[in-house]
Amino acid sequence: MIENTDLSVLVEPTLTWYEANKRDLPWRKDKDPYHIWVSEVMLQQTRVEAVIPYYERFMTALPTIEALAKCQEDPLLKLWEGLGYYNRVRNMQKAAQTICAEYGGQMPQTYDGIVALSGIGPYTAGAIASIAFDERVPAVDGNVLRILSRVSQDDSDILKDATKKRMTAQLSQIMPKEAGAFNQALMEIGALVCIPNGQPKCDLCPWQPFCLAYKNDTYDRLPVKTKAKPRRIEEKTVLLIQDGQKIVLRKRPSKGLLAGLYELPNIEGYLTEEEALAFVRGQNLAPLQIKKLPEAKHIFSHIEWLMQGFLIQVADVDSFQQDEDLSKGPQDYLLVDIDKTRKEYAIPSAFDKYAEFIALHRMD
DNA sequence: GAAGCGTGGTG
DNA sequence: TCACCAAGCTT
Repeated sequence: MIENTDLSVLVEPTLTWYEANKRDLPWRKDKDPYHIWVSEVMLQQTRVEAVIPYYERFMTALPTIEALAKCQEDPLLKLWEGLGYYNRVRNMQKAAQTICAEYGGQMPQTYDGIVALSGIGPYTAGAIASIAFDERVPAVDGNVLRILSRVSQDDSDILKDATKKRMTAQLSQIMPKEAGAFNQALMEIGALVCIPNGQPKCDLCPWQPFCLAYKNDTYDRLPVKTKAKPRRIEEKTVLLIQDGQKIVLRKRPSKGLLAGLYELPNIEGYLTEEEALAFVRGQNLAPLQIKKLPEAKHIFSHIEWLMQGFLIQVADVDSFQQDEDLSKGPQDYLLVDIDKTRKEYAIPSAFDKYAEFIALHRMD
């Protein structure tokens, strides 16, 4: 690790480079703290290109903090469907409700006030405070950690809190009055020049004269990150239970993986056809026909689902709805019109392979 | 400090 | 095909 690297020489070249090279992104049209906030939360662990259409749609549907605070959970999750890390949007709504209750609907204007809100940590608070209010605080994300570790050839593990704290402290000392532009410039250099995958574009980099990783050709070993531990594997059997008009969905629990989203009923393990039929009969339904569906795999950050599926036609799926035991059970089942399923319910992409079959195998 | 929490792109 | 990666936060 390199001590006392003087970063102050980087400030002017960085700001100059940013003014000439910054991208024209939807959330850079103004400095409305709500706009900055929503974009920053969406961008957590998520690529810019993926975020753009979600951001546009979200702002159209929920143009103000108050609208976000008052939105029902299902439509809120639908707006977030496919972005992942769904607690982000739940926490954001909680924070919006706090802002309405305690700050008159206006985002608090200091780092300390902002970081106290639900779902907002050191990075996001720094980004909002600096970009919207020009408070002189750093916003240290993965881009910033990468470019700092390279420019100073620092092999500290950037995932460790101690490393983040040290780099945050270094940046605090050189933070110019244009804090918002400077923080965004650091991230923009990381996103466009000092890229994480592949060859960094050192010829375009405003830091090249100062960069130790460039000088010593060590960029490909930096930054240092601890390896993720291997994913656990889970085997599942997914069931498409439907008659001509409706299909059985299930609302996931309010905590844990994919909390609050809707899914196709699924059971741990690989069931035989007989076991799958027994499961369906156990739900007071009369199966008429069963067909094996293709296997599928879905990779989460920490789990891998290996799935097999069955399409099961049942007689009069409405009898299912009338069974009171089902509503008392641990699982929250519901019947959904086939044509509305994917349009109105937030269903995780893990089920995409099977959701494709929902409309294709009607018996009418 | 470590684990839990999604998804899609990339070499 | 697969490991790695992307503007992290919460518990």
